[in-house]
Amino acid sequence: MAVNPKDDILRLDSNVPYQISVLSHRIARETAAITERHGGLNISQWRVMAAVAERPGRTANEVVAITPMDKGIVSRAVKALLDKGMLARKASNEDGRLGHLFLTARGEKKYAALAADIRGIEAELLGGLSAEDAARLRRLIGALCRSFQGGPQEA
Amino acid sequence: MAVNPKDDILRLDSNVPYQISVLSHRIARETAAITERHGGLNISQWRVMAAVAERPGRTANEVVAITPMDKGIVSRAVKALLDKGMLARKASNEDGRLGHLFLTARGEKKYAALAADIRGIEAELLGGLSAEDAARLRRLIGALCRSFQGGPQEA
DNA sequence: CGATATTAGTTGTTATCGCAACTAGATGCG
DNA sequence: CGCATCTAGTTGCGATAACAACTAATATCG
Repeated sequence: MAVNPKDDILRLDSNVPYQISVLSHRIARETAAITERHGGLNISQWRVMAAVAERPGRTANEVVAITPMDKGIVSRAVKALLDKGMLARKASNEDGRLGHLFLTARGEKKYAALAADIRGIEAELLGGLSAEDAARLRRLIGALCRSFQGGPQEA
Repeated sequence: MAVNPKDDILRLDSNVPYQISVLSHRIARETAAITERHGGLNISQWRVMAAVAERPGRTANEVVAITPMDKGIVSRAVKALLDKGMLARKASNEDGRLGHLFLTARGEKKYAALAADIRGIEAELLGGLSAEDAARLRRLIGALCRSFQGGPQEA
């Protein structure tokens, strides 16, 4: 009773969640191609770099909190980035469990190059829209991100 | 130079492709929970059922063409659905390679139940928007799906 | 007709994801 | 202190994904 009131067949191509999945899939493929090209990184690794660049000193757990990634995935991505010399970890003085993450000089450079290309995806994605529509989309997508946390409203 | 003209740090939380990935991830988790609850289906299997329900007689290859799924994934999903008795396959008379897919009675029933819950996700997703905004979003997402095919404009 | 190229679909391999078990440091409290 | 609890992060495992190699049926063209 939401979309096709009188039709019991769900049209995939006009179902918004499905359309978002399709877009996300295409975006992920393109993102993966870019990060792969830049030194064999994968998307998880790129996200960790981006999260750390945004706020240096973030811990793995903070990265988990702000991205759609699991603890395990972040842990492995951090390890790979340490190995590649993109990231450095500094144990907290107050709490030995926390590892604050920072981009190395090498990581900074890689990040800058990567970020430019990643921005290109957004430009490409929104390229077909008018400036007004792009602004509208930004507003609406932002609203969805804030309101929809998944999980059937529990409680 | 697209989003933060004077800032070389990319803000993940205002990057539209990233936001779409985040939403997609949440949607996928909720979809998976629903399909899992309905007889242990996974998302691929649900998508195949939906594609077949939409147009009975579709071949595996047609399903591949309209969904973000690989040949291999569709092949395995079809096999699982045949095993579960949700789907029937009828070889084409004209072309022995083609297998036309149909929902069985059991599949139809499962599909109807599933489709209702899946629609619920869209309702939940758009629930926080005004009717006007929901309509705008539909239009804009539809436009993106049509215009953005991923892959750096080749040719 | 017969060789070659295409296409539909299957299967195998490898990488990634999601989850849960686990380790280790920190905290709370008798 | 001593014990239970909590939290950060790691690791192992089963499911899923992407991609490539393969099979089988068809189409093309000499």
